[in-house]
Amino acid sequence: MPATTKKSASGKAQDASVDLIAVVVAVTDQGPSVLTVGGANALPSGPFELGHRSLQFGLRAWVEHQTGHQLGYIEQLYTFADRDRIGEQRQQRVISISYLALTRAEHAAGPSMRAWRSWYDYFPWEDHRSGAPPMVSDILQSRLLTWADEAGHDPLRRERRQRAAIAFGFDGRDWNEELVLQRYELLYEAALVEEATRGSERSASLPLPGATMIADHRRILATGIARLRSKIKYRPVVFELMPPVFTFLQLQRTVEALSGRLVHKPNFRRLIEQQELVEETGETTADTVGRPAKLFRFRHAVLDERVVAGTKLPLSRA
Amino acid sequence: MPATTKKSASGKAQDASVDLIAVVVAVTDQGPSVLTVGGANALPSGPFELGHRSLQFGLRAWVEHQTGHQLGYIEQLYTFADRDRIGEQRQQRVISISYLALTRAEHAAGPSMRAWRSWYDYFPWEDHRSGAPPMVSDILQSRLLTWADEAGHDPLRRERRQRAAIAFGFDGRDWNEELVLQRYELLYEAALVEEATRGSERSASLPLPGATMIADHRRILATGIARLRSKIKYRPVVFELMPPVFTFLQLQRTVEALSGRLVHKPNFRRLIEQQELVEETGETTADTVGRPAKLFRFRHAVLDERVVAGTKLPLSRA
DNA sequence: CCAGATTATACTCATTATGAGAATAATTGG
DNA sequence: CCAATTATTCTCATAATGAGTATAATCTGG
Repeated sequence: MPATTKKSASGKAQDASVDLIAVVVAVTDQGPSVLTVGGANALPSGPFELGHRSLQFGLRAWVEHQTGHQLGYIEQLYTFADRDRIGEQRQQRVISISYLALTRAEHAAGPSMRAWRSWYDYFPWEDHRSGAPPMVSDILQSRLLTWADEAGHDPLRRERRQRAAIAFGFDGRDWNEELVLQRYELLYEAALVEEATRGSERSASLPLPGATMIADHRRILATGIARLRSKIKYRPVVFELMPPVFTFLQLQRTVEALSGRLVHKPNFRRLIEQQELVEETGETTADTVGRPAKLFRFRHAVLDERVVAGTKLPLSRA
Repeated sequence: MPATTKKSASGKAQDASVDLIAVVVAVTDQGPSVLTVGGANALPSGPFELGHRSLQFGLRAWVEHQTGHQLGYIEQLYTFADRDRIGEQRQQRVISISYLALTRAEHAAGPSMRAWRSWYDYFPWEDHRSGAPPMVSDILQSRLLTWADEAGHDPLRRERRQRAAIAFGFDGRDWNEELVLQRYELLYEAALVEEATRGSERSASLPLPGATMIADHRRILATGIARLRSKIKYRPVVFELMPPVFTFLQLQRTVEALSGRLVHKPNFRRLIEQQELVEETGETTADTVGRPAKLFRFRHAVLDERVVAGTKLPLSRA
């Protein structure tokens, strides 16, 4: 066998248990939602087992088992090694492999425990669809400033302030919706989220608004949201979240729900149209009020025809 | 403990061994290079061990141990589970976690075995700096057509042709330098690379030009190249590969080496300048011929100031 | 059946980004 | 000084983007 598998003289090669964790996203009337278990404080997950044909199959099996939900689109997010578990007999590594899954929030006939929760329940500062949420300037800004000042003097203090300003758009900077993870990490570092002080005796400041999760699940969720917010811009993945037939406005609302920002309606239309991502069904909505909207479906064929982009998010000012 | 860690009734939770694999990239006079071991047919790798503080540390340790090379910038690429190994007593899973690392190809005082190899040795069809390589239209196109025709009739045959055309830019389509992995996978599927027929008794067609690697290392390399080609466009990672001080042309050549395409010199300059990614050192080159070029260094400060893009690759024709 | 109200869809316009090429500048080697 | 060579600066046409306005097709209440 090649050099690849040889063991170093000094090291002890140690087997690890492998955990699969899923960020399952759908967009419902409650907004952008994530599939949770255990009283909405955990993501579906479970160990990778011998019976699983592959990582993806293992993940699908666990999600279905725990939530009754079948997954469609899946992509890998990140792999990390937890710190060694303490309190167990043998030192044992745990490798966690996380995935992002996109689906529609229907057919729910499974076990209990599962629930769709808006991801803004966990990250209330991430929803800028009606402008920056008050809590950003009312709470976060001052708390982060305090944290920066704790750094004493200037090399570090300035740096902390700047990081906060970039991440949260302070001092007249633009809000960048993709920095979900950086923002969470900043709040974690500043001990403004509950999980940051969990294991230690470090004093937790008064908790920030926003639901928490077990272990590092909220961090994984942040990773998933960040990935999705980035990905919708260069790959047509939104359609994984749409029903087979939809109006432009519905599509737009979905993009807005995900990105947490509003987009400019005519420009959004132009963008989708000029890429020929959708085609008319011929039908129109028989809704309540206003001019009826044409119905469209995703042109799956584009995926075969060429390398396609998503939507560049033509943004609006508040 | 939460639902996360409970085991299913039926499954056998099975520990796995974890392998770390590195795609270490530098740009030398030989062009874009990858660090190899074992006679240039393997990537540096080794098991994740108890002594390793984290996945990244484990990776660094292995690369240093096998090649004497210290790593700087690292990012995770992908995690996959090998098929169960056959011929071993117990069924054992192997999880491989691959990383992309960027460095400069200097200080090499380490063990033997290591070597920098141009990545175009492994993927000769990927270098389009002097236009499409002859082998693309001379060899690949006809072989891929043959493979498409093997599919018999039309639903599948058409699809194969189209995939090949998109990936390799046949029929007057544009070459997309980011599709490294898709191209490799297509060639693998068509059994045009040696490793595709390794385990089976399936007849290998005459091998394509291009060096091979053990196991799936060439595939991992393709993943790394693809990631890097994509990433230089939206994050200023090229500078990880540059010496502390450099000219615009050197920077340009590096970008070209990585992307496998030529860029338009004045526009490239404009792009870098307007983003203020570099600053003059005040010095100029004392080279041989022509007007001396100003020397620049990367403005590390930009990373703190704002979210920065890379370079959008202002392309040239041929 | 008409006047708002309401939503959908189509245009227009200014500004910026991008791709391409030409022009000018500073060297070296005769 | 001239030709060759590389660096650097400009110009220009075209495309992409952000923003706003105008028109179209409905419904509701009078």
